[in-house]
Amino acid sequence: MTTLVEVARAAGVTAATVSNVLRNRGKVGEETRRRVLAAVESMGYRPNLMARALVEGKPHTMALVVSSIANPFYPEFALEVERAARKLGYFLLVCNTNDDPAQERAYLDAVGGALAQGVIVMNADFVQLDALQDLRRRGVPVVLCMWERPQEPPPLPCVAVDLYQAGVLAAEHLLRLGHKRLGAVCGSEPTGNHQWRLRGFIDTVQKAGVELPASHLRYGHDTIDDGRNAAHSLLAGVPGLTAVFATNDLPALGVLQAAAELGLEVPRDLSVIGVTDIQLAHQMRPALSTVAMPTAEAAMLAVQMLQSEITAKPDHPLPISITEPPRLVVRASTGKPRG
Amino acid sequence: MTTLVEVARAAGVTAATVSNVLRNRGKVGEETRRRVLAAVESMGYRPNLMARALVEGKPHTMALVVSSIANPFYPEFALEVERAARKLGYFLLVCNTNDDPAQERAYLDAVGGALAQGVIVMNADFVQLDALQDLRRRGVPVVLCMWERPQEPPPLPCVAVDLYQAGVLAAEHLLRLGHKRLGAVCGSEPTGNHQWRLRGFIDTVQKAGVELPASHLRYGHDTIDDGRNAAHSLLAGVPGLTAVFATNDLPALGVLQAAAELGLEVPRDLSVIGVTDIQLAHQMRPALSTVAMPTAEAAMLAVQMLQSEITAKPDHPLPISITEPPRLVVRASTGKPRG
DNA sequence: TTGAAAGCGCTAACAC
DNA sequence: GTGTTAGCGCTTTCAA
Repeated sequence: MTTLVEVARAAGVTAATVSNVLRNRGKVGEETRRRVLAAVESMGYRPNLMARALVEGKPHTMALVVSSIANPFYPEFALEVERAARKLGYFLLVCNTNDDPAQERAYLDAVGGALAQGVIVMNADFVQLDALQDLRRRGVPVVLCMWERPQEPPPLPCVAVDLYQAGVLAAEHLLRLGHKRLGAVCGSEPTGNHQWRLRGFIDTVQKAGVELPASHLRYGHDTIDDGRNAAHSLLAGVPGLTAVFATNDLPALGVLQAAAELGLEVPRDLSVIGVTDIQLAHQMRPALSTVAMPTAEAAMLAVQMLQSEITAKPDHPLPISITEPPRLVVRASTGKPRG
Repeated sequence: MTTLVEVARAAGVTAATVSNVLRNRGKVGEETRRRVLAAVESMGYRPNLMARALVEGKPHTMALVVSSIANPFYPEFALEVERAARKLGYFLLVCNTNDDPAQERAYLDAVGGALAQGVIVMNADFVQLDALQDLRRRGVPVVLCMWERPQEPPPLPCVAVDLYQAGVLAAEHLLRLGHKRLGAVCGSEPTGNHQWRLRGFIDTVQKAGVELPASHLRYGHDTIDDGRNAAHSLLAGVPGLTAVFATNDLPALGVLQAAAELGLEVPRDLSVIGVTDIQLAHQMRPALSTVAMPTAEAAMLAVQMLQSEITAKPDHPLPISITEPPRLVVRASTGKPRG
């Protein structure tokens, strides 16, 4: 590997000068500058980022901790974070914990061990807020991203999306279309991650005077399969259902499949709406109506917040950024009820 | 940030001793050891991985360069690489180039600049072998993964999967079921990445005496949408088609959708088979028959190969690993032709 | 405008 | 067993 000193020697100067040339510090003679650049070029020199990080006291690296990439939303979000990080000059270390707390612990230690300058953690069902607070107390910048309830923030810097609103928007859309027999499929436990989306939906529906008893609700995991099973159970248990809200796109796609298996035509016999707007949502047929998350914005805010955390003084107040509200995207899976 | 020296001071020893304790180098008195550990614990010390990397001459980091994560296969593969890397004690830096050569260049420079010890590059349509060879010449370990044609290896260390075989297996499966009117949808240009899969299919079909003129072939991108469009064109242009091979799962899902839109029942009216076995393949309905890639194995081999490249002497012969052959996975989208 | 020197946090020889 | 020393590749005062 070519080092700075070797380049310097080749150019007949000293390491400091080469460094100055490379960082455009000015104060370098034009002639010297040319010689140095030539040497750099011909030797294929690349600065050792680790060494630079060491002396500067910071690696230009952020870490993103995701719990699983089984759900296609995570990679899509990771992509956005990567983009945002690059824009600010950071590299992104992606840490997949596979829903394994030990793995997460190991990653956080490593990151706390200065592999990255800070860490963005995807809010997921099982996030261990305690471990993250510890980390933060030890001086490692941490940002929690995609917190779903801005009104009740976590004890960490966070980027929040008001997903209660997502439930509200979905409900309003279905009610506006004239649906009165509604069901919902929740992609988490009742007290889990998706609870707010569901509450927004329930509150809005009930406020409109439409009944939505517990028997119209199903809970499961955030997967296509669970969505399909829930839909089968729902359609069997609640006669006359005309619309289903799923707290995420994956289960919504499962509902679509269940409908197809039962010979129901969407949206004529059943309207279906999800949340997130993953890529699949518009690629499937019928294309899925959904409430889109401001993914790119959340990613950008998270990266920016992490950057401020990195430079912030200790004991500054806990920051929180709130994204634009989610947005209704009407596609082909929702329509007026029959009759 | 707590450093080694601070810990040493607190424990009343010197940095070397702390280091010895932490690395379990033995030769440390039990009593001292205890004191050191206590200090480490109470001060929340974490070794600075950058410093360690610098002195050891290697970061425990590998980079994975992927061109895009629009295609769900990439994240799934990235996950496997991450797992394999972790198993060998490496962290994984994920570099998404967004199909942008400049971005790729920037990443490769950074990685060549010792952010990572080496780089695994996903074989994609547009991989720039030249740039990679340059990098390798500069001494950066590079492994190309998922090369599709072991018989014609690239000028780089690589992990190859014989995807010609994938085409063969798909063809044999369809022929065995009795199909005689076949079509194919290729997820790349005729000379693109998927050409071998298609050739395997064509060769096998023709060897069996079944005709497969160019009019039964469609080319496009590796997306659901292109698969759907190709299928519409194919089904309109070739009457009596009973089975379609898609060179990837995504276009295969598109074919499934086209069939549904045309009121065709799968597999009664049309059999569909893809390649890869992404997660969606078994989550969709009908579940997709496909030829599964040995993803986890390829990931492991790539990581292992990169590790040997890292420790290999210069000018060693170009290594190539070949995975197990792809495997036929029969699900619900293929069956006997009607009549 | 350029060079010399110190030091980032850590490890590895070697000496004590 | 433990400490001393040197140095990884780089940046950054400070002198020349």
